[in-house]
Amino acid sequence: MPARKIPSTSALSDRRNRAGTAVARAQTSPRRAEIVDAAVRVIARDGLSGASLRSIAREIGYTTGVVMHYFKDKEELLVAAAESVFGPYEDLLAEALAMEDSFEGLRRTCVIPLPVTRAKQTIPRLYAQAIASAESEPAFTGACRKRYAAFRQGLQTLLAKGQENGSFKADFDPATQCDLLCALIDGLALHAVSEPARFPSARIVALVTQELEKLRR
Amino acid sequence: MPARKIPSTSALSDRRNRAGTAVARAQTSPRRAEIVDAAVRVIARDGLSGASLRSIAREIGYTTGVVMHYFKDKEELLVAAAESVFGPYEDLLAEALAMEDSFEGLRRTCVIPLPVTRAKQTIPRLYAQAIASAESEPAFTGACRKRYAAFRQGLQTLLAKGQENGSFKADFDPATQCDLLCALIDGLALHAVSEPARFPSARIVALVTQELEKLRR
DNA sequence: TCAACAACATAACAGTTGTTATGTTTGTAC
DNA sequence: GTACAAACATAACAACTGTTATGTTGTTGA
Repeated sequence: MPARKIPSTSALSDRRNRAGTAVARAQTSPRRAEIVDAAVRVIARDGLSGASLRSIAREIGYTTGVVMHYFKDKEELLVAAAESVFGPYEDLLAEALAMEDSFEGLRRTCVIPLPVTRAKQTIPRLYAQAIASAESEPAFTGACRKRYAAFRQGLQTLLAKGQENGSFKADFDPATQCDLLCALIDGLALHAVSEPARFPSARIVALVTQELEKLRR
Repeated sequence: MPARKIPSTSALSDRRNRAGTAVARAQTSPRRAEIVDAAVRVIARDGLSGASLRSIAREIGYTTGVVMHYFKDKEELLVAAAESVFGPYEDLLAEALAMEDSFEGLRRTCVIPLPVTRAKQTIPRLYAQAIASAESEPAFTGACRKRYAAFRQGLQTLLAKGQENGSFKADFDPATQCDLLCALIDGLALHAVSEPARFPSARIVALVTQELEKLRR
């Protein structure tokens, strides 16, 4: 007998979803969030190929019935999982973008995607699944890409702003340098999760910081 | 009535495989190579999740019977596919390592993994599948990693050698710089296959070359 | 000529997958 | 108290997976 959830106000019970055929589940619900968290854990641990509806449900002691109750299909769950991982870091990004010290803002921005803690390994792990499953799970990949594009856009404006206020050297193109930095950060993050022994968090941060120093005036 | 293969000398027909239970198939055979090529194509196009024995066999108009005739299981086929993709570039690597012009050797080495042609997109595509399926297909991932380690090792000795003969600056650590370059190259290669429009081959090469120039004395 | 074997096809197996349909239980509004 | 809907479980579906077993057919070696 699993603990049942109190429907509380049930204010959203009469909403219709975009397709218009089935009732929409509450987009925010403790149980729904629990399922999304379980999906993220399973994907990060076993990869997308190990993330079946049954294994995700088993992760929190439920069955596929619950999952299909809160999500109309697996695609919707995967997209929710991607957004739950990448979403929270948009606040950090906005915070870093608003800093007056351009270099410190740049440094904080570049550290965001790095797996400097065990928990943050989730980011590059999900990202690796996303780029590998572009054909089989386009919605999941699209959700990850969308969030990543925001990061890259922020990085580029940060580089341009730093050049304008004289914090950075003027001998580089912001767009070009942004792509270089993104490639470096992504590559390092992926290497760090596949060879954690060679890339302790202190070293990852040091490597990136060392590269950023070269942009300083 | 499919064209049958002439067994030619059949010199290897009495060899036993490592397990010792079943007869070993000819490790080199036109049909076997055909199957490996088909596997590579399917993996690069549809990802590992789309690469079933049936879809690989269908790629060349055969059935799973042929595949199981030449490979004892799927794992063996995937490893053969990985080696068939990364293996040929070890000659290029050795060639670049033996050059007298250290910078040109470094440049050629760094270009090896880049998807500068449509055919070379296979490399980062396979690589992406490898890092994403470390848990579900460890043998495939291991084969890719092994080849990649050789590339990185070559790059590092190339950097050290260039420093010794005065071609490169002396203000960097070869091991550190090697990891930085590998991360940059991998990141760029992965970005290039997922956003080909933003990364035409000329630009990828320019970006990498630009970074290499900074190491020059 | 004939036995053996390589090179395939075919069929079936047990397991897993996403999805649907159909429960059963529980809390709540009236 | 009773109707109703939310929150689950259960079971079944068709499709797909890797693997095995059993063909069939052609070629070769003696």
